[in-house]
Amino acid sequence: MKALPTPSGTETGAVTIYDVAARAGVGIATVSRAMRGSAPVAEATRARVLAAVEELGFRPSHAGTSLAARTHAANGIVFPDLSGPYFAEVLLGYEEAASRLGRSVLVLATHGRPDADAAVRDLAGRVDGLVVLGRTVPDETIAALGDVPVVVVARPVLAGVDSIRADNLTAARTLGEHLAGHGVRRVAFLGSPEESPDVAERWRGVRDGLGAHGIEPTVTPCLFDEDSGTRVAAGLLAVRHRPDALVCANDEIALGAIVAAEEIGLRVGRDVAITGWDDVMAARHARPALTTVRQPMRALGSLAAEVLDERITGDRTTPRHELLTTDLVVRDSCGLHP
Amino acid sequence: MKALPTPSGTETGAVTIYDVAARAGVGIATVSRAMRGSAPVAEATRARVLAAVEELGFRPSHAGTSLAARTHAANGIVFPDLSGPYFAEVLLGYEEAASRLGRSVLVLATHGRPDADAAVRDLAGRVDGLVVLGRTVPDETIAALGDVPVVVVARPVLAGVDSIRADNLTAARTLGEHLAGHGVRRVAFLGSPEESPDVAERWRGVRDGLGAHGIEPTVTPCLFDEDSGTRVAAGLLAVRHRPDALVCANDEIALGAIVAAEEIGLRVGRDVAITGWDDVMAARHARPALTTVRQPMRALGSLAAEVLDERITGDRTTPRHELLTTDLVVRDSCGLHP
DNA sequence: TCGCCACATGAAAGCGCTTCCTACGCCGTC
DNA sequence: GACGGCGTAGGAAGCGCTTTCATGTGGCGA
Repeated sequence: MKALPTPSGTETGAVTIYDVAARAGVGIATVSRAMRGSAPVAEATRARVLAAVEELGFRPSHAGTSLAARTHAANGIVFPDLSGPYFAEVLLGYEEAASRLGRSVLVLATHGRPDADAAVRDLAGRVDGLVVLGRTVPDETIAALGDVPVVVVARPVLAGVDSIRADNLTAARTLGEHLAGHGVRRVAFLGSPEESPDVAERWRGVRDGLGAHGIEPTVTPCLFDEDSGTRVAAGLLAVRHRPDALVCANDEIALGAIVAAEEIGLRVGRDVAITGWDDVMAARHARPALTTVRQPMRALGSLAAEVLDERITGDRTTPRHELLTTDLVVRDSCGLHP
Repeated sequence: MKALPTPSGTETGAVTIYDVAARAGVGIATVSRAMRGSAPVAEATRARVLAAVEELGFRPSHAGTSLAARTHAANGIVFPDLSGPYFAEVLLGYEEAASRLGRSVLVLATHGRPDADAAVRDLAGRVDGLVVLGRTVPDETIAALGDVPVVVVARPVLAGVDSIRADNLTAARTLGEHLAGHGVRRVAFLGSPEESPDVAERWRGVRDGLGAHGIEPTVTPCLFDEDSGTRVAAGLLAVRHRPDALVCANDEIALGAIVAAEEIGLRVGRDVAITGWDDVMAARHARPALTTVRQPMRALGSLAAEVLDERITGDRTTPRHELLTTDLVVRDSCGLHP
């Protein structure tokens, strides 16, 4: 609104490449070349052009550029949801890496909205490539994106599509065996495996790990938030032969479960073991501190950006599949240490 | 890579408005009108066009559209950083509201990078409006954005620019008075007021509230993460006449401070009061639970998107300044309740 | 001294869309 | 029966940029 924007003074709209060309006394092609370095320009001319750019405060219009150059210099990322530390961290890593690679980031949270499909397709139309997390849209939608490079994160491998995942299976097995070592007998898994491929893997791993010790866990569906954790755990713990271990699909559920256990007078880590997944900040501050599994969330995001970039630049044409390691973090909520 | 993308089969690139026009046997102008409803089109023609659109899987190119219509259908949001629950929640609210309003969201984290200025200007060139959080870029940068609508969040009011803030001052005063009621005498504020306008307000409010009871707090600079909180608090608590209350600029610092206090055998809530700000998840799970101030983070984000939209659509031309209320959440870390 | 070549540059053709302006039917009316 | 008006649709001109193609200039070798 102030007079600041256009040093030239009178202009209303933005300054275009024509203004710069006129000012520098050259053609628009030369301005373009001087700025992008796409072809040689005499040193004196380049200096003149850059001076004009500076004086006029010229910023090339992105719409014009992407139309002509058929590129967007932007990446997309699709989340099922944006709440919780997990997604924030992944986004953080992604944004950091993408902007280091000179790309803007467009975020989209499908959040269970019915038109998620259309939203993703729309997004695909304004980026050079995109990352899709977990169960946001069906495989068909991804396949139908056509020639826009896609990297899936925390989702099963899809033919021809790059993927990046954390190794849920191994850590889950280790967790199951660790719990068996604590002498638990009746184990309940809280979470909905069918809601997320990641959770399905965790469930499978835990079952394997416990199964090796003759323990057969049960699964109880549960939304991935604290309140649901409290509610579901309360129901589970209220019965006569209650479980002596609650393996939760994420930390939020586990933290909620701890509340439920304490409410009915159970000592977490003694009367009942409770474990989470993700190692969010609250996990280590809770008392008893939560036994959980740490996954490299930020690395998941930054690696996704890098893998995607290879596709966009065409540096690589064969699919790449990465499996990042996770760590079991043993604290007090799973039982007293020997 | 598969044959899925273009039902027409042979096409390599994307299908354009010309393809649709040819298929429907109309001109491109009619296709545009039929799709956007910008002018009346005979019902039969419209049906024919829409059928062609459907069959060809036509998606208008965003670059073409924004170039011709001089609009981007996208909003930007600039964060100083993306870590921590605060920003994630704000983004969540923003994305939700923006996409409800039919706009994509571009995120940018300046993260102390030296070219933040250029990055913000670049961002401004690809959106219809943007939100700037806290101390990411100087006022001049915002002013120089010219005619791109801007809404600042958690930042002092700027002439002619819409703003949305949480009421730090009132809650901070209340917090100061509450602590005074607990009988504290030596109060240290942990955080760097000069780093963030929000924090400066919190510091001012706390000082006011305590000052009313004859207590003069001191301020100790501190980065806004747990480790810094632990380190700074450890230093503060190690001296002979240690503070009996640590007022922390955010929950991360406070949680870190609790660790430091417990490490040297102090009982938080008895020997030393510790308070935070934000009410993150870990605050209520920590033991003792953290006394803190809850701010409507998600509302901050969604309101920003709405206020921005009013500017973009031109529904409003006078600045709007919103101050959202915050709540003191008293738990155990600030002292035993009478 | 003449001719050729490399280099630097400008003109112009799009990129895919929106929209103004014009043209064409068809209807109702005098 | 001819004319004006309205509803509908097409042509074409941009939007701001990149890039191809053609042109002009100077320098060099012969």
